[in-house]
Amino acid sequence: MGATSPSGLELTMAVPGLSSSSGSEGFICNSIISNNSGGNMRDLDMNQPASGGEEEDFLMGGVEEDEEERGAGGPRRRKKLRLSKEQSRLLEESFRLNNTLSTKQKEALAIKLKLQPRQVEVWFQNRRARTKLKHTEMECEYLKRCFGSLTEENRRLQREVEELRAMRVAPPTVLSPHTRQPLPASALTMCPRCERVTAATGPRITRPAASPFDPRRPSAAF
DNA sequence: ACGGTCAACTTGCTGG
DNA sequence: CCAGCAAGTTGACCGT
Repeated sequence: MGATSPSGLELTMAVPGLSSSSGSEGFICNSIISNNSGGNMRDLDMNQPASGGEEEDFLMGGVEEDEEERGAGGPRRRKKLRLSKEQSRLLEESFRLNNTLSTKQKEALAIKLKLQPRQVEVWFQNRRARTKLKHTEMECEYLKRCFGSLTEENRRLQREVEELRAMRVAPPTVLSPHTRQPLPASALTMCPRCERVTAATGPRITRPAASPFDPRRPSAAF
């Protein structure tokens, strides 16, 4: 794992692609921070080749401390990579165009971003997961609001039922708008909104609007 | 100190 | 069998 890539990448981050599925062999240099002035990761873009001759110095230091931090045969701590603004921007851009990548696209993007294809793959996997989570949270909020308004509606209707029960009145007589004669009970229907008896020719029962997150909802509605 | 974020990892499943 | 994915987890880093 001491080999240097053209970009110096392998020395500054884990390369899971080379670690096989065992996972425990993919961790490498941990010590960039301690070798970097101030020890602040934010100051260092781990994926950009350092300008001038600085790159080699900082890479060499990393290898040494890696030995130190990795206990005797124990698990190695991985260093968290922070993608640069530009890398994030390009990843987001390609995600917007396509939220999955073919092998070719992945490799091309990796070269463009000076990352390992595995890192691009992981980024897309995590990005899809974040998108789904966000979507789920939005749906949860929507359903909560639905629940709130339906609860309120239910309370209101129950109050109305109680009021009507208290009044103990006979069902109202509804006249036909055409003949002005009383309609038979079978011709009557209940208005779902106000629960007042109307003629069957009255307003139709309307269903609540579909959730904007309902997968059955036509996509054109978006 | 602690919680949030997110890159990287493991595990299990599926399609080719 | 293998590659690719989703889901879940881990752990480094950061802001408060």
